[in-house]
Amino acid sequence: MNKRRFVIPVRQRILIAAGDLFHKHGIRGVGVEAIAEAAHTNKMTLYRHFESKDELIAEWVRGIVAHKEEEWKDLAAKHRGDPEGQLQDWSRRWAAKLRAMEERGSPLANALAELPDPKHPARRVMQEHKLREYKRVVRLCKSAGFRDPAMTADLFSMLLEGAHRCVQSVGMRQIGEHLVQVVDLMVENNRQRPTS
Amino acid sequence: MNKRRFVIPVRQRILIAAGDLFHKHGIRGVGVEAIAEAAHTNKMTLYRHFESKDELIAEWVRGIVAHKEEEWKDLAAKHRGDPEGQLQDWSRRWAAKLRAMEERGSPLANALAELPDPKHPARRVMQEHKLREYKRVVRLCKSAGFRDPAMTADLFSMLLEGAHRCVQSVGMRQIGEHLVQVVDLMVENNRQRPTS
DNA sequence: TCCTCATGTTACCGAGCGGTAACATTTAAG
DNA sequence: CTTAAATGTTACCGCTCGGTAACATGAGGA
Repeated sequence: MNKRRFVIPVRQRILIAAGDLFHKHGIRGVGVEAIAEAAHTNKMTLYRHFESKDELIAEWVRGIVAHKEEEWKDLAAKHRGDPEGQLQDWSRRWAAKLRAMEERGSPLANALAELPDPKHPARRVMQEHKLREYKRVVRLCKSAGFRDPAMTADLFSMLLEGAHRCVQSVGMRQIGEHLVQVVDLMVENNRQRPTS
Repeated sequence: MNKRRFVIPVRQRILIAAGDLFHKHGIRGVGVEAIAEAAHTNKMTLYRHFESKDELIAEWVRGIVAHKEEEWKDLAAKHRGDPEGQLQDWSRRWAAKLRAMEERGSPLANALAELPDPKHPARRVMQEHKLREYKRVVRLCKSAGFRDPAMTADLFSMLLEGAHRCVQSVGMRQIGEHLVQVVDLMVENNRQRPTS
């Protein structure tokens, strides 16, 4: 059916190329023609797989979100019944990824900044994902038995989201290590009894 | 010299209108024509005051940065010789501004996402400002006598930057209050002696 | 009054954008 | 080999964009 000159099917190649260019030059800074070229195909084929550029963007975002949520499941499977362990491992994984964010930050954060229209198809996807993620953290904090789980969850969220931005604006330095340290401290202090 | 039909001079009107539209619709989502119109003038006059759209963007960013740094000076004057007080007051001011960030986030963060070109005139301005701000926090943490001031400073930075993003993606909730609480806790725990 | 200078007005340019039509080519399955 | 479907190719459309030229208008200072 397909040309078999490429191992990866067209649709996927387009998504990969689009993601790459979106992240490098910004969503609005990349034209569909450039995407098609980078995917070793052409504009027409692109529009046979995606009904518009906005839909392509949305599909790209869906991919990122799906990947992230899969990682959450991995985390849950690896530390079953150990919410503290999940949070700690989570911080370590993020810290490891920080270097890649140094240049252009988080794709999702950038997409949110570049798509001001609340009715954009990609917005719903991101909004819902962030909410799920937040609720997940709240649930973890609750089942870990933290006092004031609402605050602890907010703290976790702020730390994680903030880490990207700090890395992007003032460079790596030791932010990764400090992030891990702080999360470990939080878990430690909350595991025992109230310190404050 | 000028037409006196407007109280505010043209150049300033343009900057205000541009900032408003940039923040609402994104930098790349706004054309110079729309800016001129919103400023009750026209494209030609805009280009007599700013040599290009990129320079207008840079000038807008300079304004934001200048305003922020002035606020830092206010803070220093208000809590002279009291670095903890500065940090605490800082968190309170940010918390108060969070609601305004709920819809579109921080203008500077968005600008960073929308201007991938490292050579863009506005990038230097932001980069240098973020670095100054970071060093300022480090200095405050040191003069407050915090143990491990490098880590504490990173923690402050992550919290503040992260607060914007959390508010934007999952809504206000109590993030403002939680931010203030955490900063107060940090100051309290560090003021006395090591708790962990 | 006249002169100057900032501003307004209109029209235009070249380039790039997202998106489509029509047709040619390749590929794999029967 | 034939056929149907996916892909490639080219040319095009309408629109918007950043930016400029030329000229008109207006207001204040001398």
